Amino acid sequence: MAQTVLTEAEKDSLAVFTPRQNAVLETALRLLVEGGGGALTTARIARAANCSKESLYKWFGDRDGLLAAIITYQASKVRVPGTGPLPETAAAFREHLEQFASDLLTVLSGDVSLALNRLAIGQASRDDAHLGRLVLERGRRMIGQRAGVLLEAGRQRGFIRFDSRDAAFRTLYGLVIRDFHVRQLLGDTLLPEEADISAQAKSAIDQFFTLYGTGAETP
Amino acid sequence: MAQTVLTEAEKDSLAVFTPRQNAVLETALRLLVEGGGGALTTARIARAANCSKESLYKWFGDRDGLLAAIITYQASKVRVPGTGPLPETAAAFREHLEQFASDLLTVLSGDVSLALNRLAIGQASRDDAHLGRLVLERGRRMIGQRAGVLLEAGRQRGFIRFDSRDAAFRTLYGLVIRDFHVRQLLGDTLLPEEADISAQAKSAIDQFFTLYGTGAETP
DNA sequence: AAAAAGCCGAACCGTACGGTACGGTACGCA
DNA sequence: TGCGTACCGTACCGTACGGTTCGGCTTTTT
Repeated sequence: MAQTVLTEAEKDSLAVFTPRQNAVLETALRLLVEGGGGALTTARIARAANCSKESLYKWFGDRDGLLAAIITYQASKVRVPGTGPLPETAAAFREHLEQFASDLLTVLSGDVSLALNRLAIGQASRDDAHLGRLVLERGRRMIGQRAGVLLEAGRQRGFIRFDSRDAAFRTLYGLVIRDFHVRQLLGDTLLPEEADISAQAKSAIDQFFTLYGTGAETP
Repeated sequence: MAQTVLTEAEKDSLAVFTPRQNAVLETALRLLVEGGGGALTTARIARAANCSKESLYKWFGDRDGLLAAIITYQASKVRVPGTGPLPETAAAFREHLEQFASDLLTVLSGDVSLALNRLAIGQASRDDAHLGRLVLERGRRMIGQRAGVLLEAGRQRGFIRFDSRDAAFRTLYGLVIRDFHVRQLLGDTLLPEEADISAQAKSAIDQFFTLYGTGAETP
């Protein structure tokens, strides 16, 4: 048997479930988005995915295992975008930050993200918040990773200045997201101005540079 | 029958439910905090509150009405603190803002707030997000009201400058809360530095003044 | 005092869910 | 050809929940 070398990301995205199981999880995800957490019963999943409940329990153990598998599957689908060449100019760095903010707003307001977060939050009081920790771990990894690399690159090139990268990231997150996420989780409808994600991103990055800029970023 | 004059706030806080109903709702709130949304069944509430299910349905209609009543009851308990005399000096204004930020962090990380938000978010996909809108309306009113008065006072006295009071408030909210709220909703444990609420509040207000200050607030 | 109303505790009903068991079928393999 | 394995579809079971009904007790009203 040939031993192939896989990165961790590839192991995560390919080797966790069989294709058939992935198809079932995809169907479950669609059910979740369409009907909310209440629609995610084992019988409905089995019917919609053309599989048997027996197989569900054989593959995923119990309902909690199935929910965890759904989260893991969704995380394996999302690739971190735009981690390509790091910006070398101030303008490019600002552009990267705006793109990051825009991507973050887009992802968090997506149907799938909202449905999964609602599911995990709704069950956070049971199970020692098992699903919640899973969402945080899987969702935060790519966000924090990409933001960390970006912020560090900006600092080393003198575009921004900060003491704690973690604190700088949390400020960036707050400026970008504000109460956007929680309000959408609660089902609120957005203001017209909030629907313009790129404008929101640009405004937030402007404020971020006011707080953390060195002056080298405004020509 | 003597006609007494009540303010809207007094009507909200006193005249909505009878004392007996308030006691039942208080018990339901305790059950919710202790056991999460799943523990909030009609049978359990009736048993814990020493009342009958028949009374629950007579008073609140159905389960959704009961949940809505719990949210309304909790909102009626929370009084807006510190809306007393408006600050006349820059130092007092900064102090007021820090107190507001500290109160906001304290309230949002409280057991009751987290439990109610989890409940509303978990059901946001059903009922046209009825509970979610109720939480937003009842919870946002006092926060936005207090912050709006404070920001407007600061602007009129020249301590801060902004075009849109709404945008300024959302920025303030983002700087103070960051991902604090969502992470706690998901069951995350806070970092040691995040547990120091007053330090978090002070740091956030410093950043807020950097963005919106006029220079008149730093002597 | 009698009637009415409000309420409690418990029993009850229909439904829906999580989880299991069973018969039947397609496929890989010796 | 026969056997094992994996799977599907369905039926089934126990439980729990939302909601209703009923008998009996207490308080209020007339």
